[in-house]
Amino acid sequence: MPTLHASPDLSRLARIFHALSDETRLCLVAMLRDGERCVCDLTAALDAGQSRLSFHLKTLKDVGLVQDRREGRWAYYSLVPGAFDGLDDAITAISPGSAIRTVKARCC
Amino acid sequence: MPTLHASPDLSRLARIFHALSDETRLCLVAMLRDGERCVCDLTAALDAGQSRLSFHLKTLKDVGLVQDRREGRWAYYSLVPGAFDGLDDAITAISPGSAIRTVKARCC
DNA sequence: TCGACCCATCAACATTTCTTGATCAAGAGG
DNA sequence: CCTCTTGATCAAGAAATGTTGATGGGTCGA
Repeated sequence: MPTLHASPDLSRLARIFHALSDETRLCLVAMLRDGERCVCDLTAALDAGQSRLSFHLKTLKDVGLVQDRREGRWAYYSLVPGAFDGLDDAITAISPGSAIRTVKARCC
Repeated sequence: MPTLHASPDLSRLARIFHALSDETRLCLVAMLRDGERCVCDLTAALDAGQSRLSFHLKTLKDVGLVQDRREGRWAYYSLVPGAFDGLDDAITAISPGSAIRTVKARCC
């Protein structure tokens, strides 16, 4: 079982969760789940300003959840395949595991 | 396999991720994983102002990740047992699943 | 070469979130 | 009662985040 402190860093984990803490970005991730998309597709689908999506895509990219690929004048974004696996483990690590201790700690 | 749109709401998911997007709050969750703790324990362990922790605990409580129990003048906090399960599913739902479509969408 | 197009980046502003110190309510005990 | 303790809440300020419109760079077709 993965332990919390074996994870790279609480700070890194926090930054990943932050990237997922916005509804627009979750929509983006949801769309990208169907495969690679160019920015213009995403802006059309979400009816959002181009500059706004660019900002959110950068946020997702900065924490390594999505990647981009330039082709001509288009930029195609896609999910980074392994990126969510570690996240899954992290969730497991912070969940009240099956080996939950029912210790009622004495206070103060 | 859970689907993204079957999940309660993207907005709710975003709020849960937001609750986990802070290092202090992740520390709290990590500590609570060992069992129930009173606030004074947590403030001592994290060396944080009482008002600050109260704020972060409320943030976690508001999205249903932790719960509190009053006993005399103490407040004991603990993780909500099932709260992380749905989160696990949500991650799975937004991950590039095993059935990933390698569709290269035509652009624009 | 020119203009249209896609997209990143920037500056300015609005909004949200976090921190700090003060105050307040309630329980415990003298 | 009175006082001390725990912890929630509030107000004010600081900091981070998101939004919008403008600008600029690279690519493509005419």
